[in-house]
Amino acid sequence: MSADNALLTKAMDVFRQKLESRGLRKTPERFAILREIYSSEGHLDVDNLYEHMLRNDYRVSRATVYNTLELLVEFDLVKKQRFDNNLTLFEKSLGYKQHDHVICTRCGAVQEFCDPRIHHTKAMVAEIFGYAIQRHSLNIFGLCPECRQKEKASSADTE
Amino acid sequence: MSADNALLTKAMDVFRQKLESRGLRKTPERFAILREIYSSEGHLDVDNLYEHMLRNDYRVSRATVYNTLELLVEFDLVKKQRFDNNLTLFEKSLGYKQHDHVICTRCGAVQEFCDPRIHHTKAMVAEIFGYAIQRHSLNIFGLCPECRQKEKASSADTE
DNA sequence: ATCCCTGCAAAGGGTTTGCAGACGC
DNA sequence: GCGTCTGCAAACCCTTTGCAGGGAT
Repeated sequence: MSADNALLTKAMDVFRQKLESRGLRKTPERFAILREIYSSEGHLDVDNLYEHMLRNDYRVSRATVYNTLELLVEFDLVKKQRFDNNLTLFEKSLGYKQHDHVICTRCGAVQEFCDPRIHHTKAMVAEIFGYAIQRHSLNIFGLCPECRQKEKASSADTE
Repeated sequence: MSADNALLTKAMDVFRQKLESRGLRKTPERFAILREIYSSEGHLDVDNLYEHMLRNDYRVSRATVYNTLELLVEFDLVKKQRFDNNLTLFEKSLGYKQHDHVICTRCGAVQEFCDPRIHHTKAMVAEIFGYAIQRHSLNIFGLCPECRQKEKASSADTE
């Protein structure tokens, strides 16, 4: 927990700096949203975030949530992820090394992994197409171990 | 063009078979939508598709377009792609080898590339997490050569 | 005191749904 | 003829926008 608090503190410092350098206001709502994200594990959608805040500590409007998230993504404090399910998810990104996602198409579970090979692919693309690469998004879809079991069980039922 | 027609013919055969095996109806609308997709190059969104069909040959409702696309994706005749820009795109997939996408974040251009390394990554994930991998989606974002030039030019302007 | 930011509620855009009539089987 | 599919329009959901009041600077 203390490590997380340190991370949150650092994130707040960065946020403060970036806001200042852009001449934007340091409002309590903005920091409350940052805190909420850095106190959560894993991925949040806008609704989760909004509800958590309602329950826990702060009342903000959805408009402000959207507005702030946009800033946080721009400042590289939060990553925006769009999987397949029409859902947009956010996760804290400060201090986290780059990673990609494995998603279970049955239960929606999300896990993270890291494969350095992707860098070679990006370098290759940069070379071949002359792109200035900015970032990538790699998602692998499949059935998690638990859901594989369930699939097996239910297909056995129908036989 | 004749190669494309052959592809379309094959796609229609597959579609016919799959529909039959599932006890679904072979309606003219469904085949018209398949034809439209296989007659287009690159990526289409639902609106493009709908407008093309209006102009070219067939009047279908949007509901039917959505309904049919869902089937086509399920039957592996069409691939659904979701990049970052809130847009869902579709492309024909029969006879096309697996490929991924490079997207220009400035002009929206999309190019395709193929890197076998991704298979190793998928195998690794399957092994480590015990997933039964179904598919993946890899998108690389950056500036295309033309937009790199323009960026340079416009930043020179402001100096 | 300024004017940027927030909250609210309404608008927007893409997708889904419910129902009646049409048509593949 | 039966039961599914289509078309239409309304409903939906998430996100954005416009405006007036409030708070950071």
